[in-house]
Amino acid sequence: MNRTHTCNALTSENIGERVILSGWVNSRRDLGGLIFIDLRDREGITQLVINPENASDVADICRPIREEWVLTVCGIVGARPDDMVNKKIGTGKIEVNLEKIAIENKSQPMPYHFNDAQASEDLRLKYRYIEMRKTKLGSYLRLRHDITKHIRDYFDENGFIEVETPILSKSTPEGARDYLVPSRVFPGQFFALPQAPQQYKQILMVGGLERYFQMAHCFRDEDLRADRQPEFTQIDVEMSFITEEDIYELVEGLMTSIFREIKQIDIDTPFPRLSYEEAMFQYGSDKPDTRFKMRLVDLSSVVTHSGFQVFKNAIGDGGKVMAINAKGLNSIASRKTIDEWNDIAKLMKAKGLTYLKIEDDGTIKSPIAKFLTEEEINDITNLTDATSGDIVLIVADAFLTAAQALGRLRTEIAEAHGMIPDNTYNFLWVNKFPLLELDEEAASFIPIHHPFTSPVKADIPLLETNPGGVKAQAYDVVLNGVELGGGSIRIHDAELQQRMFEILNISDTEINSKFGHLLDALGFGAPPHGGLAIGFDRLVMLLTGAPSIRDVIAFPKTTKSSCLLMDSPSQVDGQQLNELALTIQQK
RNA sequence: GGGGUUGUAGCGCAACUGGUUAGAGCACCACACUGUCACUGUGGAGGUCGCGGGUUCGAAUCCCGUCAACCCCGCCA
Repeated sequence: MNRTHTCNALTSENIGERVILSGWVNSRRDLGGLIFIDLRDREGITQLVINPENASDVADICRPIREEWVLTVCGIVGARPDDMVNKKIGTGKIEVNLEKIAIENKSQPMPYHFNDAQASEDLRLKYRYIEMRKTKLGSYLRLRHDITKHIRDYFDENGFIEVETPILSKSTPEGARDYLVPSRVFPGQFFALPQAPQQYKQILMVGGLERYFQMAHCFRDEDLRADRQPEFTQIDVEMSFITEEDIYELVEGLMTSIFREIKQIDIDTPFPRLSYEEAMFQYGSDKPDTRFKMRLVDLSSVVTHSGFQVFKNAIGDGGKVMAINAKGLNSIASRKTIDEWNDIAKLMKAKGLTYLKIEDDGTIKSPIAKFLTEEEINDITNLTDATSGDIVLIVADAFLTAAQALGRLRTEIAEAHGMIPDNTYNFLWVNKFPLLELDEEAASFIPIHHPFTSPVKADIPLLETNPGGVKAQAYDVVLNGVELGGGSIRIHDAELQQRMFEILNISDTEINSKFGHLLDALGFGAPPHGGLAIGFDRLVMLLTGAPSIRDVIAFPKTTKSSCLLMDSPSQVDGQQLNELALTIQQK
């Protein structure tokens, strides 16, 4: 028997037809005489009725059937009595009176109750096939497919060519830890799985493809988070003969069309832009959530000569006194709550947090009030726009420390107190990043983005005099406080690229062995080019509202990078190790 | 590498201050039931209290270690 309809297809118009359905037993209600079975496939649910008076042989077969058994059934579509219509399902007006039934497969009792949203994630990961059969996961995977298809169409329509780049690649210094694959043919040598197809896509530009994209699988052997998996998918893009503006336009077009198609939401373009410096000053983050205000305020100028030593010293040491105004939260700012906020500030390496409460009657309460003049207090409340019922949180520290502590507090407080509007999607470009940062341990510069990022043209001479002051032609696209993706205009001049490696303190030998191929390629007529990569799993996570990217990946790994379904990683036998010339060191 | 939360029946949970035979619900098994739709009712079975050690007359409960899942810091060009 081959099915004639899905379990969501039948309506009153089919009444009287003989149909064949296949699916899983969603639930079974045996009334002794009458038996009802809800049959489910990926499209929906249809109620089956077995009446022993009409079909006693079918009823006998049905008695032992349990949840999740797999059936193919044949019967006549009938109308339900008016008062028996089930409004919860699309097929609620009809039912199928069974004439024939085939049990395709039995099932063990379910290991957990999937109606139960509380079931532990261990079980959901181990029994991933059950999870995708009955819960949101199945619909998320379908949505993920829809988005993938839409992306491929978008790039195709814009003249892009999808190229697959190797998974067995080469380990290069810098960046994340590599996953390594031993070579059998070259004992003691290794492939690395790509952290990103970065060099390949630049080389595709040298190859004259001009517009490349790929749904690229990437691997990074670093510790996990709710939004980080060891393997993940990027929408990887590279273009020749373009400027930053072309990238902005391309991504804005992609995002608006995805949101229109998938969510029926119109996103405003162009996306607002903030420089890295503005983002840090206003939000204390390089990926600010702009769905709510509570911006950072620099109080340094009004407390430079403060009697409060902590402020004075912080500024004297070249730091800043920064604040946020938690509007209207004075009433909930108990001792305990302020302690929790203080812990968050310390978590972000700040030495501590102080505050200024504006009581309902307008009086100021603050542990540091006695150190401040009336004028200083007035300046603080004016700058932070603080009025009755507000509490101003203040951190004095090195600028970046103070800003990041308040930036973190800002999002924690907003989340905890419902200050973030639902169904709002705030895109943002963050650009003008510094090119390099000083690695204190190694006492040398390391790239903020990656070593192929082009400096802003005007800053190139600064490379020789003040490398830390050079700005990069790099940009991140941020959505609701999540770093969705980022990219840059690349260096396409071999000499400049060589000089960049030298500034990064990479030895000539290493430049040759690790990057010789790239320098070669740049030397054979590399066009100016640039691109970006967008975290596809994160995008789907935000589009579904899922709390973790695990929820939008078919077979995700745990926070220790193991797979509970396959029980990987696992040991291999000695023969395999021998072939690869590997021995295992006991730790 | 570090901090935190959690771990008791197949599942989600309870078990007071360390004290009788670790409980009820869902699922499972059996029986009954012709309009249910998370069917209902009656009965039954089901436990390495994550694992190992310690304290104690006595440990699910206290202590030490360890494992696993999750969240965060570091890390993630």
